Parts: sequence; C-alpha cells; structure tokens
Amino acid sequence: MAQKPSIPKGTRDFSPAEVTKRDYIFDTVKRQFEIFGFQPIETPSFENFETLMGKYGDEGDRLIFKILKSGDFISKVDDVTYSSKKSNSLMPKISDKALRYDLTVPFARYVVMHQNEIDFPFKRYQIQPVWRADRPQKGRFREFYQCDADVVGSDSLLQEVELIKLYDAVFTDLKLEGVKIKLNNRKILAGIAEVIGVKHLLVDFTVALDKLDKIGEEGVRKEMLEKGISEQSIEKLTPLFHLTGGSLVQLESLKLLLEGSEEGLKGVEELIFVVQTIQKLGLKSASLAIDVTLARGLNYYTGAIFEVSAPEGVAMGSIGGGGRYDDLTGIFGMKNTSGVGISFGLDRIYLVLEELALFPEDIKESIQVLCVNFGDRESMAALQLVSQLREKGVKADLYPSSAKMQKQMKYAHNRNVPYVILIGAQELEEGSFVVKDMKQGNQKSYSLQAPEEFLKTL
RNA sequence: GUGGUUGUAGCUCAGCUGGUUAGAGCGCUGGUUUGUGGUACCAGAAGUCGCCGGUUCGAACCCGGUCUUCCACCCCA
Repeated sequence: MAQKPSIPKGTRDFSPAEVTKRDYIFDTVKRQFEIFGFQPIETPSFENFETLMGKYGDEGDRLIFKILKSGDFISKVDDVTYSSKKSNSLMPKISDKALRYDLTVPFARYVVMHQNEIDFPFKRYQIQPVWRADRPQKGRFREFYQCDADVVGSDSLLQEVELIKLYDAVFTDLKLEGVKIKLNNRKILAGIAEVIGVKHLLVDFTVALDKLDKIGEEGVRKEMLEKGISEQSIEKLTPLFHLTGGSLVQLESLKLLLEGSEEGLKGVEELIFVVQTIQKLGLKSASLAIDVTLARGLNYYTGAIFEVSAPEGVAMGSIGGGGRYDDLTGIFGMKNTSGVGISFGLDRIYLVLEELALFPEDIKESIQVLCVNFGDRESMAALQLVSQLREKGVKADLYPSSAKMQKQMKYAHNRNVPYVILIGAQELEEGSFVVKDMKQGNQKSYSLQAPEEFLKTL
C-alpha cells in the first residue's frame, strides 16, 4: 500500500525556479552585508534546551520545537513528576535539546563562548533557517530563514545609522522602491510610561500602543483600560495620538511631552541624532520615519527599535526589524556588551518581489543552450561542441535521447532556453551547426571549427 | 493556545434540496506536420471526491473525529 506523500504543516518544498529566485535575494543581501563589513557565522540548528528556554517569554517558550531525548527516557522520570502531568516540569526530563528559534540568542551564546577570539566591535551576519511551532498563515511558516546582521561591542549611535543605510542599500539593489523604515526608541516608550505613571505596566502599555494603526485610537484606549491603566493616564496620551509633521518636528513635540523623564528625553536625543545624520547622508530608495507606537520585540531591546514595512499597496506585514539591546550577552554572564542588529524577512521579501514582479528576467533561464539530439553519430559532435561551450562558462546541455524533434523543441521552450543548436546529418557533413534563436525564431549557421563566432553573440 | 475557514484529475475550479457510468478549462500523451517550440484542429490517458468512522436502501453532498489550507486573536519574520 503506497503511502500518500505529505510534508509537515507550515513547511515548504522549493522548486528549481523558486530556489533560483531565493538565491537571488540571498546573494544580494550577502553582497551588501560584506560591503558593509559584516562577517558570516553559522550556528547549529539545535541548541541545548536551557540555552533557548526562558529567553523569549512564556509565549516564545511555547513556540519552541523541543527535541525528544534518545533512549528509554520515560522510564527515568520519577513517578511524582510523571503523574503530575505538568508539561513544564516534565519537559526537562524528556527533552534536553530544542530547534533554533531565532538567530539572536544563538549569536549571544556564540559571542560569550568565543569572546577571547573575537575582535570587538564584532560585525557578523547569519542566514539560516529557524523553527517555530506557530500556527501558519500567509507569510508565516514553521520553518523559515532569518537573515540577521548585528554589531556587538559598540554603543555608538553611528551603528544605528549604518544599519539604516544597509537596509536602504539592500532594497535599492533589489529594486524595491518605497520601503518604509520605521524608527522608535525603547527609552521613549519607557519615558512616556513614566510620565503618565504606568511604569510598572510598560509591556501592556506598549503592546496596546503598538496596535494603533490596526485598531485605532478608541481601540487602544479601550485595551489600555482593560489592562488596568487609568483614564487620567490615558488622557495624558492624547497628544501622542495626534503627532504630525516630519520626524524632527514630531521629536520636538515629544520633548515637551516627556519633560520630567530623563530616560525619555535621552531616547529623543538619540533619535534626533540618527534622523539628522541620515538626512545628511541621504537614502536612495527607502524612507525613514519616526513611529512612536512601534514596540516590537520588546523582550530585549533597550534603545533604538526598527521595523521595515513593504511599499504601500502590498498587503504584507513587516519585512524586517531590529533594534539595540544593551545587555543581550548578560544572560550568559558577559556584562556591558551593547549590540544592535537588524533582520530581513526573506520569505516575505520573496512574496513582495513576486507580487510586484521585480525578479529580473534573466534569472529564469536554466540553461543558455540546448543541443538537439539526432542520434548516436550526430550527438557525438554535439557533445564535443557542448564541452567547448561549457569550458567557456556557457550553461549548455545535450538532450539525452534522440526523441522527436517536436518534443525536444518543446522541452527547450518550456525551460526557457534562449538558443537551440541543431547538428543533424547534413550539418555533420558540412562541418557546421545551426543555432536557433528561440525568441526571434530565426536561425543561423556557424562552422564547427569556429564556435567562438557564436560565443560572441551571447 | 482560542475561534472560524478550506480540501473534487498534475494545476485552477464546477458539481442544484443525498439518487445510476463525477465534469470543465489549462497542462500532459499521440496525431494533422518522419529536421523545428510558442497558434489552430482532432483523439486519448488520468480522480481511493484529504483521511477514518457514523447516519441512510443509497453519501463528493448530512453528522463526528483527524490531517491540511487560509483568516482573525495571540505572538511575530
């Protein structure tokens, strides 16, 4: 009985055409990473259980894929734990490894373990798959690639500026115009919470504020009330909902609002520096804007927060994000190491490029030349020509069997092969080969002695 | 994790209130065309109706479970 093949929920196969397009994005991103001075590292696909657990909050722990221990692990669990049926206490007894959930925590682990061999500031990039036991939706998978660039060991605000320039450079190379880079600062959020007297509810406060563009001002007020924030406090936020003008104007208004909060004002100063510096340097295709409601990934960010959204008109969540974390390596015992990083959502960028038809035409070609197979004698000559072309770096192939001409032509057509070479009995006698241009439809004859004449036209 | 949604030929989908042999378009194979693809015409192959169970004389259709898809929440790339 044949088994019906299937793949797990939230995972995908990639066809040759898809891999080619994904590689185009990977290569573009990698090139810019290296141009900006980042170095690649890789870490294992699974880590020790304790390395990952507790780093992403309760919600994150739930989404981590755990790997079962080997051997007869159940028999080693004591009866009390076993009969308690509590997943939390049972988990460490049956699992001691887990699949990588993101690239940031493994990177922190890497930095701490290799601190003696690293020259700081350390700029690294990493492009590897990560796994989350999430419920899949469009653009959300259980296995997907993350693509991170981080700098550790420098608290200079120039790094924030550099990372914004890096975003711009990558999206410019990908011909993706109109990307919006949104910028905020955790210190501003903390400052606002302080000023309105809800410092202890910072997370609830920011989570609610983050939803402004989704549920509107009324929705945010309602959610804040439900989370236990008083009406008077919420009332003080009113100017926040109506910030207008350019980034610098908004930051000036924020200064007034944050009077009395040292931390908040520091956050504003930081953003003013970043915005002004970017204005001096200029951006090619992306735009930068302050968004005080931005509050993603609050777990470890301490300074700047970035989020990148697709150009207007494309229904897609964020296609990148990042921020500064002053104490990421602290959890592994290495203090006072500031880091800042950004991430590209490759799978989503792929979907956006696809929707806007921005993949270059020429990456669709699998091979440049296909030789038609006319039989044993003819194909020997064809194979020799194919070898010569390959030595010149031309992607060339010979159809493996002398199938019907129609079938071979159709194969070439379906695979988008731009040139088909014909060497039949007649050509063999004349010592020539015919090249058919599949786009134009015309064909031309060349001498087998001088294939470089054909090479010139490629 | 909560609530909802989807699943019929390789692909996109039709199939009326349960009723005999389950349909279309595209694709595929062959032919018109034995040295020429994309167009046209002709013919053909291909489906355990996601899976398991139940109701019924009878289920693609109704009911339960399960897997999958997509959506909202949660969270996030």
